[in-house]
Amino acid sequence: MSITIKDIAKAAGVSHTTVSRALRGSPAISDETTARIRQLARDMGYTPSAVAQSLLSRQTQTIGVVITTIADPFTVQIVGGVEEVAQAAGYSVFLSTSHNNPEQELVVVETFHRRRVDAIIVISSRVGSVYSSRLDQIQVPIVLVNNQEEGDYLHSVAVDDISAAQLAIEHLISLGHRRIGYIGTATRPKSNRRRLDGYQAAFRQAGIPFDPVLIRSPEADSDIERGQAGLGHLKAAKATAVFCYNDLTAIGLLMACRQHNVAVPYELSIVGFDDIEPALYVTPPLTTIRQPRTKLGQLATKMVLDLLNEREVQDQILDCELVVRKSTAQLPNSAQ
Amino acid sequence: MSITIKDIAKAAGVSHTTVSRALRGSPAISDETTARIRQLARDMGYTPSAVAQSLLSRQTQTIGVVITTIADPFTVQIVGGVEEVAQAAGYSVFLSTSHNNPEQELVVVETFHRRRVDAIIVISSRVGSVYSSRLDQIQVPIVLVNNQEEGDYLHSVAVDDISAAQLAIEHLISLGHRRIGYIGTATRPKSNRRRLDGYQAAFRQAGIPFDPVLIRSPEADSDIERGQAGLGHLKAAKATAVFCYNDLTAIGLLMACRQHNVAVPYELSIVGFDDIEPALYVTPPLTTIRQPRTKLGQLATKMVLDLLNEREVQDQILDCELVVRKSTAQLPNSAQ
DNA sequence: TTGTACGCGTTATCAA
DNA sequence: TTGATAACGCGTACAA
Repeated sequence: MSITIKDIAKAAGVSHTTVSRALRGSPAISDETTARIRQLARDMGYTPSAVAQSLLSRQTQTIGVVITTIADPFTVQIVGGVEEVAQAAGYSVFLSTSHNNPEQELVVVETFHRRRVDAIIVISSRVGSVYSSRLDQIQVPIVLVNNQEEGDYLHSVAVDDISAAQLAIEHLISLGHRRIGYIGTATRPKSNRRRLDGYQAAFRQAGIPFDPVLIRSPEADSDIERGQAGLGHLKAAKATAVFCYNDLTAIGLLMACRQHNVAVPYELSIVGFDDIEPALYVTPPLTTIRQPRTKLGQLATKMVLDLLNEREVQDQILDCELVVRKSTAQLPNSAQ
Repeated sequence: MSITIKDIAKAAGVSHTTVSRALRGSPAISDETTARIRQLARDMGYTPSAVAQSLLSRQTQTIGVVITTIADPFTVQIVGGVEEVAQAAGYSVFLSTSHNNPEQELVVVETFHRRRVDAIIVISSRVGSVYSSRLDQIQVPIVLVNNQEEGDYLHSVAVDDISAAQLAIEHLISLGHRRIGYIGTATRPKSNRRRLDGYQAAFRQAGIPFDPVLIRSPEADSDIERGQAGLGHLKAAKATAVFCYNDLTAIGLLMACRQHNVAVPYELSIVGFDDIEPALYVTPPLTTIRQPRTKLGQLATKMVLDLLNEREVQDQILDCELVVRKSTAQLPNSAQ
């Protein structure tokens, strides 16, 4: 049972209105009583109730963030960007997990609405456009980061998967590779397809035909296992390089290579995607595409704040960056 | 401006009291009107305001979690455990970062109090006992996870650093090592000291004297760099094995070894601490001490819930587990 | 310069 | 079975 302005009012022998005003520095209150009341508030350990303030102001200064799983270091980094900008703007963030379950994701959003968050940020959602219909009821700005669902939806911040993948493939082509495999995933259909689009675009632009047999999305329980499962097929298909949907997949592939004595990068070049921390620690360090994770979160939050201030916003598409490390090499016997 | 029970009341031609009761399934309301009102609520897209409910009930069904930085994959996993248990119990979690700054940490706690969170969980705090004094004012249960400050403080869940370190050293001793280095850190004084205590206890118990020159806490900006910085001294001191404060330090050491052509584990055995994900991907995979991260979070949250239900709680000390992988080996020329 | 009264959305108490 | 009213803690229009 916290102390309220009424308690202070009683102690000071004034009305609670005066206390409220003194605490907020209203010029209407004399300096003397203001000082006295503030001192009293400190002594009594008063902290204003954001709950009561919210009820009145109809704002909670609160942002809800939905992520699929906390196990994904990639997502977590985005949350870091969100929290940073939100905190600086005086907003607190609710963090909730959907466990990659679309139903649960909607439950979480519902809970956020019940708590009257001022805005919602959804990271790597698989629900996507469903929000459009729900949004008629929930009068809350929703920003999607790296949404995984096709279709138009509200506001979004995302990475340019297509040109990022192109970057990766162009790098491999420039190293002389022609038989370049791709290990994808069925769990994130949109970005998977777009990275594949970039893959194909790079081949087209280089005027090189590509062999569909080199494209695979093995079924497996995790990204790592998908990478491990991909090696056999790709070696049989005589791939000399592989572009992986993400770093975890690439790391799985790398582990399989070590197990089967396939030398990386000499026998097989590998490119990942994301640039998560382990990519740097692995042997050899992984050549990969770096996503601006923190920036994604920051931008999404800025967009949310703009939306709340009724400023114009525009969907954002961010560029990625190729990070060349040691898992890719010139194809032997290929002209420079 | 959301829909309220008054809006529904008007539409239904009843009082808002009736609506409230119907929605909550009060037996006092006839089935007919209950059904009619519920249908109306659905149609109008009504969601109750947790803010208003909180004001009345004096409970927010909310837990505030303070972490030092989101960059630490270790901490984040604990948050996962917290979120899981909290969500299941109908609580939402606020996540906030202190950026390893004690002042900021208190600001965050203050903000949580202002928001009237029902409880607070602080992970790897460096503030620690300061809470005792603040707690007189903040009438909120606070549970500390792996607190980094000496002294008594409220409620806590932590890992048994001493016996965990002993586990690591005993493993190395059993492999024949006698000159075992330790690379520590000054940034987390308490756990660092306790791991060092465990290190020394293991030597004592084995009846082997240890050489203080083997103990080092290099100054560096990050754990990784601390590991890298440690190699020179330890090789000069003729260490045949090294126990590192955490996995990142161990990985840094590993990277330095590769750079200077020190073969791991044949020339140098390395043991880490934490068992973060990259420990598995690194070459060679890291022998390490696994902290029950998710469980730490789960237990802290259960403790919080118990506290809220005025049940007895007891501080928890969890055991760690030795995970033997490939970065440790029998000392050459040592008897089995 | 300070106080009274009302409302934010909800639930609980009491009366009808 | 239903309704009027007060209360939770706070801010503000209006009155004094």
